[in-house]
Amino acid sequence: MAPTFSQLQAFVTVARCGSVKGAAIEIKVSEAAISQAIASLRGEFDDALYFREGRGVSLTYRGRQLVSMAEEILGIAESARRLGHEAQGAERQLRVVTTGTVSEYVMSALMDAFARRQPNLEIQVAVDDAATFRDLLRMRRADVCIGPDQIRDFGIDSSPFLRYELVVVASPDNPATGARQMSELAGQQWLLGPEDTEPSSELGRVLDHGGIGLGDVRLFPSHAAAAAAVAAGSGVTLAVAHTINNQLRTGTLSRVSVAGTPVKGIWYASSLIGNPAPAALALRRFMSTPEATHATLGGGGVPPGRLHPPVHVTLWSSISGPGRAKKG
Amino acid sequence: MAPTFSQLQAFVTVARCGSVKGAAIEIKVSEAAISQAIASLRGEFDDALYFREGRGVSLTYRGRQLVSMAEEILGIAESARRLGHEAQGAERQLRVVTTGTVSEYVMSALMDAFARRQPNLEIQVAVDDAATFRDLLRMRRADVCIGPDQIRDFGIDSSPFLRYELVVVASPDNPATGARQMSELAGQQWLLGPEDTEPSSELGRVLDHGGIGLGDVRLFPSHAAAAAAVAAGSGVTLAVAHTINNQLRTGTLSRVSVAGTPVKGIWYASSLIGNPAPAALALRRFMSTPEATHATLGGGGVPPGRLHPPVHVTLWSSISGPGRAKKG
DNA sequence: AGAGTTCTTAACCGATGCCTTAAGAGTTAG
DNA sequence: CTAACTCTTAAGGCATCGGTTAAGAACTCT
Repeated sequence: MAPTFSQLQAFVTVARCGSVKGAAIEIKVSEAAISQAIASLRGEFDDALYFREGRGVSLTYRGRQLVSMAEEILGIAESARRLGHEAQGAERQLRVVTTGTVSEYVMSALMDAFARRQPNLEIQVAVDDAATFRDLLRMRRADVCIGPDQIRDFGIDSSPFLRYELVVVASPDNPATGARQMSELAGQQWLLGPEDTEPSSELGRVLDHGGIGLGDVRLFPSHAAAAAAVAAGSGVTLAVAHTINNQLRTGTLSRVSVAGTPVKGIWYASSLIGNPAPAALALRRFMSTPEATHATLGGGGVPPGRLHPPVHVTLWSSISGPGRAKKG
Repeated sequence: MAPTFSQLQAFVTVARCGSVKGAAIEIKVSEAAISQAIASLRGEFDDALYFREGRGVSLTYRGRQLVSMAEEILGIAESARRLGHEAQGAERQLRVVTTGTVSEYVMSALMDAFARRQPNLEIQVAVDDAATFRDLLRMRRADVCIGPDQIRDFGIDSSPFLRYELVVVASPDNPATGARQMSELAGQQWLLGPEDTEPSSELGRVLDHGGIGLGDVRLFPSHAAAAAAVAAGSGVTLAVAHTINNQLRTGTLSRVSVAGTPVKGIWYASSLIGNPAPAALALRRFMSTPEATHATLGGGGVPPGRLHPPVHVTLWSSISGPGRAKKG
């Protein structure tokens, strides 16, 4: 009655290979074994999971729904298994989760500098809501989290990594530049990064506090894009100060000296105390060096090759729906 | 060898009830059955999951790790099972895959405009290499792909969506602004977006063709960030022309009129002909309207709420390692 | 210490998972 | 049309899961 891990494995392999035969070869069993495994899965859902097409098979809608869930299940199961035989693999793995803002501004430089010192490390970076960091660490789904909150919790060590300041900026042409109170920005449109309306994000909490309604907000795919749009003349944005020094210097953007700004914040790095991954300790140590700070504030890009910036998705990310579609 | 769903179920029930007996009563089996199930789980992790304490048992640290993973697995499995009995789903789903460049420049505006017309649609956007689009469509893992290549393949319909031009830009201060040949840019550093060194990406193929070595390239988390860094004075970049009109107009950036530029390209939308998702047809139709083009070229951000820009990951994305880590 | 409770282990059994080989059915390609 | 390829079904075997009962070990409480 209950599906089986090996059935799910067979199915995701078929999905990935696009053929039963390919999956059979990869798993090193007969094609019949694969076919049967999926037949019994199909019984569960009393609906076809795929159909023959060309030289292989194609997934049905139902099949695609199932495959992404199956992949998630197998992924968790795999990390659970790794948990057990911690000796192997764990040493060379490092999973870092950050907020979107940290990811955009500091992660590529930081991880490039770190990876240069730890050549054999398999580093993975993901973005999630800061509110989930505590659980991600507890559940061992992340080794290190970097975000705007100090996690005060037994068993978790959370220490300051980098100070940042948020400033309101506008185009020099924008009359709003003269504003001295938030209330004077009432008519302005706020141009923001993707997650800046989340109340747990760095900018989100400031906007909440300042009472910015969501009606006059527009989101851009990155903070850099939002800043560019502001520079083009419309609206205002909240920016991490050190990332826009050049624009301020060249007069592309102007700071709006609103009361209460700059808003100071600190990014904290957090990891488990109990038995942390060795690589987590190494990263935490590295992050406390001036070298790390320097690399991070440098603001430049990183050389290609060993580093793929972490903005690209492995799996589906939900962008619509009634609320925020949570995984699981 | 492999753990089993019912073993996991037994374990989380024990964890919840705090006793083997309680779990046995709840699941309606003998205590021995529970005990054995957990014994074989324990074999997996060769470590104790709980210990006797008082009238029942208490989880060890390892046990707590496992129980949260197990709960997550069972939760997903449960919703997968429900999926099977619900007729809904297929009709309301749309999965779009694009290149990173398309994602950054056109997707949020396009999908926002589209979602506004299709309120009940669950839209998902992901980024992948254009080379995989054909397979993603064939495998039904994507409903629509948008990228720089027309997919000429039986069963796939691929039509032009939007023309774009790539231009070389530099800071007005940069002497390279006067260059008229690629060779004159030899000493310049190229500041690029994350995936622009991939040979299958829009910019990657241009750079390959122009013979730009990878030695003088630096990557940024987004094209907008790279353009901002170029505006700050260092290096040159390739940009999609219409996205930097403002910077050109205000003199933040200058076009470098290198021979062979602007490089013209077309983004194509592709989907299956056979039995496409209904939503895929709707999107393709929408994309052929002037409205879609207008929304896309508008260049503004999108209102918050129904659209979360697709840059954030649900799961791990690999950023390091020998090559590009593909999902397993 | 002893009675009562609770967890574990052992021995056993039926059902099912998972693999094989072999044959058949459905597609593709020449 | 034929040959090659691929997926499915059938039949059979071994291993393991998931359950039982029964006995024993570990702990609590009086």
